[in-house]
Amino acid sequence: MCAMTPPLRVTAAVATVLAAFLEDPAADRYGLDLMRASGHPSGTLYPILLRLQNAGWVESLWEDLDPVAAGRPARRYYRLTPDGEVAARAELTALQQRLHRGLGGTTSPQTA
Amino acid sequence: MCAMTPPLRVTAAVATVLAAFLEDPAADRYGLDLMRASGHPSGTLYPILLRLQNAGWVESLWEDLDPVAAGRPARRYYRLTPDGEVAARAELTALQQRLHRGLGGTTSPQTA
DNA sequence: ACCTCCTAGCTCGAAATGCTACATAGGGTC
DNA sequence: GACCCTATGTAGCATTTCGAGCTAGGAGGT
Repeated sequence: MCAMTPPLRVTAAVATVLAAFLEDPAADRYGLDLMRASGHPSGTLYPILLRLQNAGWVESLWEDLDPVAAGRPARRYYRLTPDGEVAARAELTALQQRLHRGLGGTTSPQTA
Repeated sequence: MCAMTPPLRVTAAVATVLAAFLEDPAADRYGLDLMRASGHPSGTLYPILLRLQNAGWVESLWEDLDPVAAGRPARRYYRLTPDGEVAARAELTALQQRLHRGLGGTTSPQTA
């Protein structure tokens, strides 16, 4: 197995895409769907999806659909690989904990 | 004044620096200290501190110290401004909630 | 005397990342 | 034909990241 973790930088943008995937790891997602869920424009999202695929975290397959009959273009579905799901969860948890330290306990001068 | 929110991109790296500041908003932090707390190398951290200062989120002052007597160079202390503290907390909370959606419920395998 | 390591701050340049605008292509509406 | 909708993706520029280096003084080794 040797789940290699290639030099993939989990930046804020990448993290939100991973978070969208993890909302429902079993579900197939497609580009427009992920654009709405993550809030990124296509020019940000698609390069991220490419990197995610190169890293082996995500795999993709084309929808088997007749565009004429369906009245819309075929979608390309993206899905987390098993490795990708584990890695994504680990990275997001780590990032969140790093942020949590700042928002944790110590402070209080807020209404909450 | 009117706390303007200038085009400062709160990336993952910036967020971890802000989190380091918010760990103890009253404390003065210096470069090496923040490098260790945030995990970023100097070439990442100092440009971020510059941007944070330009945005008015952070202010800095030189330690008044005689380097010869103290046996170490003087430090430059950085501190969140009141505006910066509010903005930092808001941005970090927003980012965290965006990530939280993906990790909802499922996570638990942490020792802490 | 020289070399190396430590604290402390900061700059430089290449590469990675992000984002606006655009391109493609079919269907529906006016 | 002109325009919007779904749907995927590219091009080029600006910003961000990070390894490497630089300055400078003190401590300690050989």
